[in-house]
Amino acid sequence: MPNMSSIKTEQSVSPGASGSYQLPVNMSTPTGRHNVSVTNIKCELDELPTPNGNLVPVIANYNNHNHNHSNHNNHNNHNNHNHGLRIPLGGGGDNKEEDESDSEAELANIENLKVRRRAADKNGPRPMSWEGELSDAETNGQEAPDEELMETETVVKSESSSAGGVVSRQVTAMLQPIKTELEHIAGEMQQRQQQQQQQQQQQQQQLQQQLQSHKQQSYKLKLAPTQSDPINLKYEPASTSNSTTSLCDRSKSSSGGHLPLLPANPSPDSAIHSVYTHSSPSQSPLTSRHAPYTPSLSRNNSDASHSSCYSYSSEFSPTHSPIQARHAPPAGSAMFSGHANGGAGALHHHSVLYPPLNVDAAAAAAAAQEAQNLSMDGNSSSGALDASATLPASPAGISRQQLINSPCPICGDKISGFHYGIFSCESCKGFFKRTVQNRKNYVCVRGGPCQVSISTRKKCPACRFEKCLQKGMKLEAIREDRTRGGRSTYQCSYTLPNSMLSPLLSPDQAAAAAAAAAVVNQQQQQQQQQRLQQHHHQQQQQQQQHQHQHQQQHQQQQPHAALNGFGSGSSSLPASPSLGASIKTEQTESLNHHASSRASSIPALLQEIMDVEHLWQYTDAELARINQPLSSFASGGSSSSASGGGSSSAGQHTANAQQMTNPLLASAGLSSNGENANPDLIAHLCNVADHRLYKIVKWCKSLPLFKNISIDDQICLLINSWCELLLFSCCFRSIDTPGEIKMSQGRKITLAQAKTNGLQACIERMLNLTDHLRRLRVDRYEYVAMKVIVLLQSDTTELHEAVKVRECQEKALQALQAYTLAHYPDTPSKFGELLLRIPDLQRTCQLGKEMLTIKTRDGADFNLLMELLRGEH
DNA sequence: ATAGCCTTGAGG
DNA sequence: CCTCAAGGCTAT
Repeated sequence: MPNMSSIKTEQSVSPGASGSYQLPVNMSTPTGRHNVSVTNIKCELDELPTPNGNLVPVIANYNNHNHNHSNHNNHNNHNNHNHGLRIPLGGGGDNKEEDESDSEAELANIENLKVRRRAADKNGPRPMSWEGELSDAETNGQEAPDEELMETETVVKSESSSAGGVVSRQVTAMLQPIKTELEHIAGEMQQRQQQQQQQQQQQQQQLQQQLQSHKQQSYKLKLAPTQSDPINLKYEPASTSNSTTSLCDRSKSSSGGHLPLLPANPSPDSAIHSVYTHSSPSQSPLTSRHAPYTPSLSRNNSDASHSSCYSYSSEFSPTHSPIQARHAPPAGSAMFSGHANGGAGALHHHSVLYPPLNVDAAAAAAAAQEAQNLSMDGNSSSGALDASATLPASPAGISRQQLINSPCPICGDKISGFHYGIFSCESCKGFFKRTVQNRKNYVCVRGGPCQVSISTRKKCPACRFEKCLQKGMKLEAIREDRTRGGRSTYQCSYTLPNSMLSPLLSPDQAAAAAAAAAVVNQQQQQQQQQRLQQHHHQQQQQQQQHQHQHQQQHQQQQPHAALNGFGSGSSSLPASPSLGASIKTEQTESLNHHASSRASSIPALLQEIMDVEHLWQYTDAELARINQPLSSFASGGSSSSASGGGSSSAGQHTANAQQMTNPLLASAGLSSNGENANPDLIAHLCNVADHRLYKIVKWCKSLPLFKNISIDDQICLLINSWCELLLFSCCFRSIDTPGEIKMSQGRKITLAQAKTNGLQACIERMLNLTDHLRRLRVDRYEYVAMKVIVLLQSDTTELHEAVKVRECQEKALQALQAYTLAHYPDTPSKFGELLLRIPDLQRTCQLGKEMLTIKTRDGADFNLLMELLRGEH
């Protein structure tokens, strides 16, 4: 239905049905513009509303995965130690690629972690947390990396499977191996070990605490805060107040239970800062909102501002369904885009964790964002808000007051505050709200961009709305459930006036910013186009549906609420995520059915899972940050660069090569390294370790199905499956490289190489599993679904609510089945075949653990394990 | 429909 | 208790 005109109806299309929200406003139509002046009609535009070049959505996505681009906007947060994040400008990319790059970074990080761990041990207990645990394992991994993984997992698994211990015990068990390794490695440090034990205990406690309340995290580690609330940290130099988002926290506070994983959004101020910083204000929008959980999905708990994040772009947000609907993007690129942008949480920590970037870089990044955000030519808005909040790194500290005093980027009226992602006036705020809530589809009579000013803003709502979007207003900021008060979490973009920006940057910085902005803009445009297309597609579907109804109902008009998304969407959102997912799925399927678009029939639950997939991966920015510190600290700066995301391409390093390049690794002696390690480096490593674990936990917590599972059970499930998850991700990542297993980005291991490490059997199984995945042509949706299914394996007696877990797993199974049947009707057995790989996976893990354990005893190097650990998790 | 003002409520 | 962003109310 190229013809939008036909579609246009006052009854705007309701996005809700499909789960994706329709943009209320102008859609671009291939056909061309239709100049129909009707309110509630769509305004068609030839082009998608592309964000202003100036508009840079500063989003707090950490997860942006696509950071393939080297543009990083790094930012420095001096105060917090948070260091600027790079803003991944890249658009969605292949996850695989991303993963790989991430992996490298991870590797580097891991290495660093090890060192740091050692050092930490010597120096004293380090903060414990889940991440810490993992990190420990990882850390150890270096020296006995493999061993760590293996042992840990083995222990854990066996226990869990045997129902041997409580979760805490399991955790302890996991830690224990690590301890052993450490001892082995740094035999001299018994004290350290003791400390570690204590730490482990503490970690357990912390883990629990984290799960229960993120705030507690802040004290754990200096890093901790970062993790939890990377964004906040960035924004708030003080860092003390970080709201760490522990997995559970937020959920509780907010609506009851969602998973909290998302970091709190920075306050607007923060957001602004973030801009400078590069981190985007918004939290991980996806997470939060998509997240599956929240009963009141619509409501974002964190402020946009809080959400800080690194942004990438707003693309993200828009992509998502507006109204906080979680659905994601359409298949294909859309899903990836999510990853790319995405993000949420993944990066957060990094900012804190990583040392500050170059000021220039940070400035450039900020500039880029700003540039994007620039909305009004001279005015604008956004910027740094509070002086207090101002990031140290921020080139200029534009005060919030200053921003508020500037004109509304949309109409030029007085800015009343930060609304829906940008600083705008009250009228535009209200206009945007009405338009979205009432699902208005305005159509520009002129068919072109009309001027929007105080005096003319009432004349063309279509163009006004379009401008709202262009300037960065986020559809997702509108609450589906219309909940009042509280904080929202969505990715925000702040607009910064060019005028304000330019003075802050040096010519070089400005140039860099411009380049970055160009990239971002391009990406944004692409994303926006995707969004619009998606929107358009939805509208078409809706239209069809609508017509269908008409036929059946005799001209009966669609109920406003029912068909027009908003109401229906919100109403359809069930308190329970799963329920919501199912409903959405039905809707989607229904739409698809009408539209006969099988391709778009992705179960809502599956899409939600996909939406949080980015949490698994490290973004280039993250990696870069992680590495960056190392380079600075380590004598061998090359190592960092090598491992850096940018260098990922170089990948293919062998473990040995890595050691060669990475001084940290090369220096095997924990004692030596640890002893001499720079305190900062150590801290950095600790942070990395924490970060890694945090990521995993975050991912789990962000999973739609995980929400209703008790914390204890969540922990139990994590402990039971993390090895499988890691291995599986490695195998999936290796689909394109027959005969090789990509342990991490760029690092591959062949069977022959594995023999030297004594891991031949394990690698062989992994290769076998990979071959199966390749044969089955497992796609990304199936992959993520399988991970969830593996995670939710309830074959442990330690689960308190095994039934519930089982039910959740069934939902995931159903989603996977529905997906495979819909997308691969020619191979109805695919679903079953996929599930048959799980036992293989489990056996492989078991074997791997055993081998690593043996290896460790033999004193073999654990690089392989490290690689595994580094993997995308 | 608009837009100014009020209420709400999470987070600090 | 304060901030502030989101929704609600209502005169225009």
